[in-house]
Amino acid sequence: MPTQPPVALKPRKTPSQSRSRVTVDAIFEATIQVLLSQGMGELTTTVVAERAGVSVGTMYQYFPNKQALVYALNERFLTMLAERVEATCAQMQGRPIAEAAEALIDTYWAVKTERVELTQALYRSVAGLESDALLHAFAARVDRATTQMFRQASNSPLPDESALNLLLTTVIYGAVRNAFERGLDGEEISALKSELKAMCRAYLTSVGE
Amino acid sequence: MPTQPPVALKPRKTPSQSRSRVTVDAIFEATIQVLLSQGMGELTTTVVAERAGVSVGTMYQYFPNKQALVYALNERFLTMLAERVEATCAQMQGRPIAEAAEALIDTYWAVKTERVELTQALYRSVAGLESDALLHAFAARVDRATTQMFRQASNSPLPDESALNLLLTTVIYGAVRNAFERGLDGEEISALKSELKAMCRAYLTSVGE
Amino acid sequence: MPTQPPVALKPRKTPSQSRSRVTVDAIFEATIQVLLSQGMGELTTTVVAERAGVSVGTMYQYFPNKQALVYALNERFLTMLAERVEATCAQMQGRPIAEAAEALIDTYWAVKTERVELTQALYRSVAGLESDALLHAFAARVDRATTQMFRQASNSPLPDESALNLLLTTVIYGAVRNAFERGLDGEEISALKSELKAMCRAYLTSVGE
Amino acid sequence: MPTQPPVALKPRKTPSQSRSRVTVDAIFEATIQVLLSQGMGELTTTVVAERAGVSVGTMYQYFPNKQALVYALNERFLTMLAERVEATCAQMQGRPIAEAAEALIDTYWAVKTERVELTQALYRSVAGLESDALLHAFAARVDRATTQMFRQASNSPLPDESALNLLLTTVIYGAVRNAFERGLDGEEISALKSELKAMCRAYLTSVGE
DNA sequence: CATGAATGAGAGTTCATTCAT
DNA sequence: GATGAATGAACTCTCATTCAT
Repeated sequence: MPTQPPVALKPRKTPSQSRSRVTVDAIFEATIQVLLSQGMGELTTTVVAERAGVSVGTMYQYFPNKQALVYALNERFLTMLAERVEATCAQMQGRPIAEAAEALIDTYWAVKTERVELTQALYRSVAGLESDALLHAFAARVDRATTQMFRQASNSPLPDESALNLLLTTVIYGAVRNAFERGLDGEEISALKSELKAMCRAYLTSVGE
Repeated sequence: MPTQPPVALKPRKTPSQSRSRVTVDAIFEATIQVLLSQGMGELTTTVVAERAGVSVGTMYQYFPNKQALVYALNERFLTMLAERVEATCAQMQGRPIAEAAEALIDTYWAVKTERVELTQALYRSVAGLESDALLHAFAARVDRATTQMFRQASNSPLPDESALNLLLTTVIYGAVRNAFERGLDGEEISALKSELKAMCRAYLTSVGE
Repeated sequence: MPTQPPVALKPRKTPSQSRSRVTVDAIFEATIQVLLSQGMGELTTTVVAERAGVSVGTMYQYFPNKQALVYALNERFLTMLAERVEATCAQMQGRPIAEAAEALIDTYWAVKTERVELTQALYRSVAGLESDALLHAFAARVDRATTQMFRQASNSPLPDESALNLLLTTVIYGAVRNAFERGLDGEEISALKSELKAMCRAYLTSVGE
Repeated sequence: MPTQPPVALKPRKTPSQSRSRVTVDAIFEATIQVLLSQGMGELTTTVVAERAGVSVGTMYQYFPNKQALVYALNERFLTMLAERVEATCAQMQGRPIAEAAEALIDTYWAVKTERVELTQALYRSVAGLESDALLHAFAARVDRATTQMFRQASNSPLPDESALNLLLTTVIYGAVRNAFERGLDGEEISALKSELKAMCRAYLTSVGE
């Protein structure tokens, strides 16, 4: 159970009714738009509400404050990301470990590629938040999935799978993020991706014998 | 030539006189303290000036606006980091490439370790800024140094050194950053560091033969 | 004829049907609860409606606006108070004037004692209202009763009964209110009560000879 | 030492410099004007600042929030009132007790008469505040002065002076307040004043023998 | 040059009231 | 009639920036 953030950061009510769902989605979408076109500095409640076609009051019906909105948006994104990672892990169950690692790289890379600016913007938006709890919870969830994938790989590796998992995920997440933060062109970036895979393979081969 | 940021972000004058130097340093130090103890949200000009023992007016003598202060602080840090990387590169000139990579890891790791919270705080402070220019300039400078180091290594590698440099730096910077963002304990983190080195070594071996 | 308050302050309809009666009572009760536990600042329509177990819309069926609700609550309380004073006056008809005064003190004191916090809260709630009309109407009604009581006392007093009534009521209402506004303990307060009676008696004796 | 109110209610800095003094006075005066002409409901920070000829920001330089402003205004008034009562008490030192009581009535009556609407407005303004501490501190201060005056009267009274003080002050403060809350004309009100004095005299005579 | 009181645009947030369902 | 989501005007408060002293 992650520690509660100091101010309320979760939606006031679960958006279950279809009416609410639409409204909440519109607010999320508006937030993303503003985040992309203007940045965190220009993300004001008024602007978001306007963009979403609702009143500020309505926004506050669903989010107790501005922070909570940004927090929820990040949560939504991280949940999606976690689900995709989990799907990959399920699919790669029992396959050779190098292939598993490569699949993990592909998944992360794909998410980044799909919405480069958005992931960038979200990284920035979360910087001003009390978001450690959220990020740690996400990390824990994803780690659980990948650790299990690596443990149950066909060519079971070293005794300490959790250390292996830590290394691979740290390298993969870090490298992918860093790769996209540089403004590389298509060719460079795809070359980089293959080499990253090669590096993981090389390492796994070296420890696997 | 990096695009100019929309508002002036550089100090109005080079702090050459010793009086100014002291003042500017006090302001930087105060900014760091506030950033560490309160976070970016509480970083107000009044608070910084107070902490630095100067008046707001004086602060504006040296920094045209608040952004410029944060920008300059980051610039100062990145310059220091670049210098240390350059020093490492100079020192590793002509050594085997794997050793060079390890030295790069050690340098980055050392900087992070010395001031974990500060680097974290600076990452956050820069998130709200038009700082792409700064970061790209820094990346270019550091890349120049490392590329040269790798090119002139005793066991000169592949034809495309710049691709090799890209891979190694992306992996190293990304992984180091990611490693410190998780709240790992001393043992985990030092194990991680050796494995990261091992991974680089394994890769270089695999492509070097 | 008291001046009309600027916005409608009376319930839209007399709550004659038993259904309505129950609803209105629930709303009143909820208002009192909120007033006591949270104070006037937290008395919002949403909170009251929730506490009363009805929707805001329903509340607006019975009270055209928030002011009207508070106004009506005060009116209800003042009516009750007036009725008790009138009962006392009827009962004291023809008795010696000093006894009448003492009975008046007892009645006021009793009402205050029964619901100290409520009377206090009501005083506060009425402070932000255009309530002069209400309070004057109440004063006039009560004055009518007491004046008559004093006039028809067995030992009829001075020629100017209305001046006598003014003095006695002013002193009694003022003193009782002031007494309860200080946070006195049981002993002090009951001693104060007897002395207040003694004072009235002394005065009446002095003018009655 | 009175309990601290939950939110800061005292001015941020003592207005000692003459520049500040002027500003603070302008703000107080503006607050009074708004209170008198519009009432507590219309007392907004913007309106007060405008009326005072300063910016909102300046207001917040001297008062941490709106409550604090109203609180300080009441404090200022009560301090003045306390000083006048203390002056009266000093002057009446050693005089017969009935005269002392009459002087107390005169003092209170004078203050009320001088600024009827203001005292009314202040009563209302304080109703929405966490002002118990302030009022109790004021009551204690004034009680100290009057108790001493009664104790050292030439015709020293009953053994329990503090009970006597309680009765007299409760009756006087309560009655005076109540008298002015009714909208009496000049004749009625001066007649009432003499009778109030007469009543105190009668009581003191009755217990003094 | 240094100071820091003054500024005021603009941010986040609340809540009485309405009206489509 | 009852509901409660939606509204948006209005409020309090902040803080980067200026400029008279």
